[in-house]
Amino acid sequence: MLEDRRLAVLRAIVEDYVSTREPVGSKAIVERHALGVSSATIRNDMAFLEEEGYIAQPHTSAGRIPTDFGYRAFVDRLSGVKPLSSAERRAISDFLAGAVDLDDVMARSVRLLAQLTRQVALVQYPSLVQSTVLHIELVRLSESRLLLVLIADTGRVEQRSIDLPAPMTEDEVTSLRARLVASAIGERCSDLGDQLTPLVDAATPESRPAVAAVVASLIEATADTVEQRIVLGGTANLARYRDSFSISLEPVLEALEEQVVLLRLLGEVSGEVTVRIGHENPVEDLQGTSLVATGYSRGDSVVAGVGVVGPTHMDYPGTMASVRAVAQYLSQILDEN
Amino acid sequence: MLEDRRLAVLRAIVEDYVSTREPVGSKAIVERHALGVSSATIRNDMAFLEEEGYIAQPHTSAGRIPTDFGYRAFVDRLSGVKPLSSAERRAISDFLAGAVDLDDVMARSVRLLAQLTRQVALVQYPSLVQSTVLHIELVRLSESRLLLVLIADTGRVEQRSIDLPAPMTEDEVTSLRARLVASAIGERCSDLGDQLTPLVDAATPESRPAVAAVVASLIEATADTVEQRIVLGGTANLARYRDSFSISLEPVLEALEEQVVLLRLLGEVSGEVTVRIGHENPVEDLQGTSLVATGYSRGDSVVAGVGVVGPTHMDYPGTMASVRAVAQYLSQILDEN
DNA sequence: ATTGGCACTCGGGCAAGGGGAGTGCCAGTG
DNA sequence: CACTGGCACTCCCCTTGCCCGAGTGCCAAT
Repeated sequence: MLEDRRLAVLRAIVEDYVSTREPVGSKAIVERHALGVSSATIRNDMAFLEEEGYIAQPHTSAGRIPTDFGYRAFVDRLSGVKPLSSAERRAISDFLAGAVDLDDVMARSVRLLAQLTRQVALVQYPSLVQSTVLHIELVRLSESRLLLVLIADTGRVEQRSIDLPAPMTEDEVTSLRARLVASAIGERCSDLGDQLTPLVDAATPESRPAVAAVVASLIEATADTVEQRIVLGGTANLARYRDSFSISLEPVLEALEEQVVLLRLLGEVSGEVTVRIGHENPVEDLQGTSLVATGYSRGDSVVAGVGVVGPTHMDYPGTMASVRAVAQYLSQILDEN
Repeated sequence: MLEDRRLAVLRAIVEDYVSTREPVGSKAIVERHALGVSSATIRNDMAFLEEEGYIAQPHTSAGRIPTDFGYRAFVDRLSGVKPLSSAERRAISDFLAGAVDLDDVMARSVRLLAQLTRQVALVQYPSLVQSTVLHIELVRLSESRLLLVLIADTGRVEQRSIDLPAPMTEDEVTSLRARLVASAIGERCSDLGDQLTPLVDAATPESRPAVAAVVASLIEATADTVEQRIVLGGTANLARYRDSFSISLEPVLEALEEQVVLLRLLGEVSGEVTVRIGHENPVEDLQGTSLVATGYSRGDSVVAGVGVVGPTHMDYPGTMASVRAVAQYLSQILDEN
């Protein structure tokens, strides 16, 4: 009974603080939540919660606000994932249904997620490493320049232009294309290196440098350092939380513009919804924010991440629900192709 | 002499206000600029300039700040385009040289421009309408699904997946591809409609629906309503100007997230550097900001725009120089391909 | 264990006051 | 006639002081 009530107090503080953004006092809790005890009792519980590090006081005569640790307890022990309304579900599927290509799917998703959560949304393109090759095309731009186009089963299209060490004729290009297609189609992009090196070895001495250049370019395009792409949207929502971030939002915006940083954020997603609260965050400039992220998949393997960055005092259950729903729809769309 | 000095005073006010962001008083002008007259004379000139609408007083006992009209006069009559240092020029070419494909060029440009100007940068993808077709590829995803890939000479690659009305065999796809390639390569994307309708008419009755679907998709992909893409970067720089915008920066950020808005901004660029100051701006939410934009070209035709959005009290000469320089390098890169 | 009561603390809002920056005007000067 | 120095005036803004109230911690009582 005792432990239960203290948790209930913590929940009340988190919920009230999230909705009002003002420190929560003992009296306010008694008024807004039917706990059946007096404010004095709440005060005792609050003193305990503060001692344990769940909540803190901005200054002596103010109410309490949750600490990162308090939010963590809330997320782990007090909140489920709020189910979405059917209207929301329909909005999601309607919104994503009209997409014409992968770029469009990504752009729409990020926009949708930003709208649903009113926060900054991140969506990662399906990882090439997790994709298989659907098609490879070589286009001859000039005597000694080729355009290489790689199409993956996840819908990603990568292109590279290649300066050849020596001119190639149209026939040579056609022949090389056929060999590439034969060796690569259906293979995992991450296996391309192994699959294609035999081609270089088998090439005639004259054509070998050119083949090597093309294969190198192909491998470079699928190298996991380069191939990651993340789109973000809804940065305008940050401005609404201007004073929520301890300092200013400039470093936050800056961090969010760094692809590398975003990759670190979404790097280790799984099928579950992950929450990183405040200082739990690996990126220093984002330690005043929380991240809610999960992965979406094609077939059985997680191919990329999707998530949301917002103030630590966000509506975790609602945000988690939106993120999960968008990820599910993304998986569905990917599987349809 | 008289008119000259008044212009000099205006210039002094603009320059000082841009660098200090504080209202400029008559005394400050005498101290910082060698105009050879006393502060009383400056005051008379300022009264005149205020009457004519070039400058304004935030409140009675403050210095003056330039109005939009004043900035306009400054840009038109008082400032050239500041030449870039050779270090800056080298930085630009180094930065853009490493790009591996068009996406990369766009991403690097926007980042570069944001860094150079410390403002929000916009870069538009080369317009398909202004491009010619370099290659068309059809990939058979399944019996009744095709992936259409269009490669333009500007480096743009567009993709669409197509649900066929009836299954097609691999041979049929190959044949259709050949016909498309024959009719479309080298043509302007904007002419694709005219070029390809004969193909539909010439098709056998059985294959006609499929051919029509493919052609329609191709035309849709090059329709100028859809085909425009703009990337933006450096939004973090907005936060630095937080209090520069009359109200808050939320509406500004929101406006910048709207592709449609950005298109209106960059819609009518030419080879010249264009400046829109404050209320001259067509977009209401951006009337507290200025836009500095220009076009870049492939060959002789302007294919897209590039620009910068910032506070009205920006360093116009410097910004104009950076925008122009980036546009020049973009043109150069495009011509090399 | 819970409660009502009470003294205490401290932040924020409001008013008053002074300093200072900047102006407009005017009479005086080369 | 254009320019200058001087002067009175205005008004922003910073500082100071004050009060109010919300919220707390503690304690004695149940």
